[in-house]
Amino acid sequence: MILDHRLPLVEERSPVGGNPLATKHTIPKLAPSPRTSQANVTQHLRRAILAGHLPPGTRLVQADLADSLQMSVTPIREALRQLSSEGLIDLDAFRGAVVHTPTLAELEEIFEIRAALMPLSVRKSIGYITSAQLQTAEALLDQMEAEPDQAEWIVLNREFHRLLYGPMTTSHLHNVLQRLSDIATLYINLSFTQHPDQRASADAEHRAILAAYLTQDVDQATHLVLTHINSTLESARMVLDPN
Amino acid sequence: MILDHRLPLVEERSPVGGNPLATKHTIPKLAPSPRTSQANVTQHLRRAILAGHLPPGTRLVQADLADSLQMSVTPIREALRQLSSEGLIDLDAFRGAVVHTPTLAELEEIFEIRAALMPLSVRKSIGYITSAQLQTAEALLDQMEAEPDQAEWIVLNREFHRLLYGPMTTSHLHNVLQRLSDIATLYINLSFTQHPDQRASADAEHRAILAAYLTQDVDQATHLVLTHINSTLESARMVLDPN
DNA sequence: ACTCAAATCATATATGATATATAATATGTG
DNA sequence: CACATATTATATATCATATATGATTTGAGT
Repeated sequence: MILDHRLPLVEERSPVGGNPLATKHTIPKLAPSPRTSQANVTQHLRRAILAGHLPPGTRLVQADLADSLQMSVTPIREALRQLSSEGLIDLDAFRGAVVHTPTLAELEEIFEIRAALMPLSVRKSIGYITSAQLQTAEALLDQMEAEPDQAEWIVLNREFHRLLYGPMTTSHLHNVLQRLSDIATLYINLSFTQHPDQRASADAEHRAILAAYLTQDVDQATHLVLTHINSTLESARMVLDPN
Repeated sequence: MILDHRLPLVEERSPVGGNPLATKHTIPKLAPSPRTSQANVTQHLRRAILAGHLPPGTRLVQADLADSLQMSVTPIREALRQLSSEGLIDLDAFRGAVVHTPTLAELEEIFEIRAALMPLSVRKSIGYITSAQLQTAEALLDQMEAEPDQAEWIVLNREFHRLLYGPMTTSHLHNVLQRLSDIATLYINLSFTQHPDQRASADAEHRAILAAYLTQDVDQATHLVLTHINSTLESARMVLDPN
């Protein structure tokens, strides 16, 4: 059995529990929860992979997944296709799916791309983020610092960064950055396990970034985000290429 | 019937006919042609969409596709999932697939991202491109200028730009740029149909870019690529928002 | 007889086809 | 507007086929 977790696959709407201030005046975001099995499996597997429950190299056998998730292989296959397109798994014809193992060269390229896009991202988001979103982000940081479980921390971390992408839920820039960040996350688990102190530095960097967003200081925010990214890459280098 | 084209879906290995110089001393690249129906359909549909044979808004009905392509819906569905992930089609649950129609705002964002990544791309590719590849690229330009069919020109254009991405066949940077470029191509067809003179300017810009690559002038190449991208966006603005 | 490579075979798994059922959406009709 | 109908996607189940992988056997050369 690959996954211990039982159904339901459909999870809570908002990983943060929602912002009370926001929900007072707006409709509660209208169920972003997937309505198809395929979407459920995709989300479920993506989270399991990012959280480290399915570490790189894990084989994902269609029949086994269908068995543990109590459904037919059809939605499983389509979920795997989707995750493959996101770069989280490697899908070889007639050989099956394996959770992707990023190489150091790959990580370096990903961080180069992210670094090139970050100034754009900060510039396009910092002026449009609502104070409600920033409050949610701050609550997330509180939650993260108190979170004992590393897997859960990673989920919250993803949500924090997603918030900083701004109010545009659908944006190619956001999409690209999210995907690249997700692939990098494949490795973060390993890194954090070997160097637990990294989490504390990340927490501190998040605070600083949030502060820059609050004052809408684009240059400062950009600079902090870049160093944040860079420190992650540096720790990756230390683990993967300890010379 | 959606597609006039009959099988075989499996197409020629190299769209350019290969480089005789390269094949003399190396193994002929070992069949990159897809071996599964799903991969065949994906490639087939992607080309049909990019070439403009399936213009934006076209509905892609699974049963019809299965019928015209002489296969079951299973590989069709997975191909659609893949293309949806690439942003070429919109896939709504229980509603089906439609060839994506990019908005002007979307195109502007895509070109912003491409512009941000182009310096990186040029820098990482210009020093590593082989002279054989550049010769192939030049042959492509000859072919493009002589090509009467716009759809075919677009295929060749894609191949030309792919060549300039360098020898790294698998690279996240290349992948991201290719995807964004493909989405933009959805619109290029329309633009070219309304303003046929654009093709000539594009041809000229391609020549200049290639020249800069030949002399390995990074700054010049970057500058030319950016203006090339920008002229495409400008024409998009003229067609979509003719004020 | 021994070693190593090639061929063979069995198994696991993905891929593809088909049939059927259900659910959601779109469309037409009253 | 309500309702029935048609269309289509989604999901399940079952099966046949194709491919990859590993174990086993075979066989040639030493």
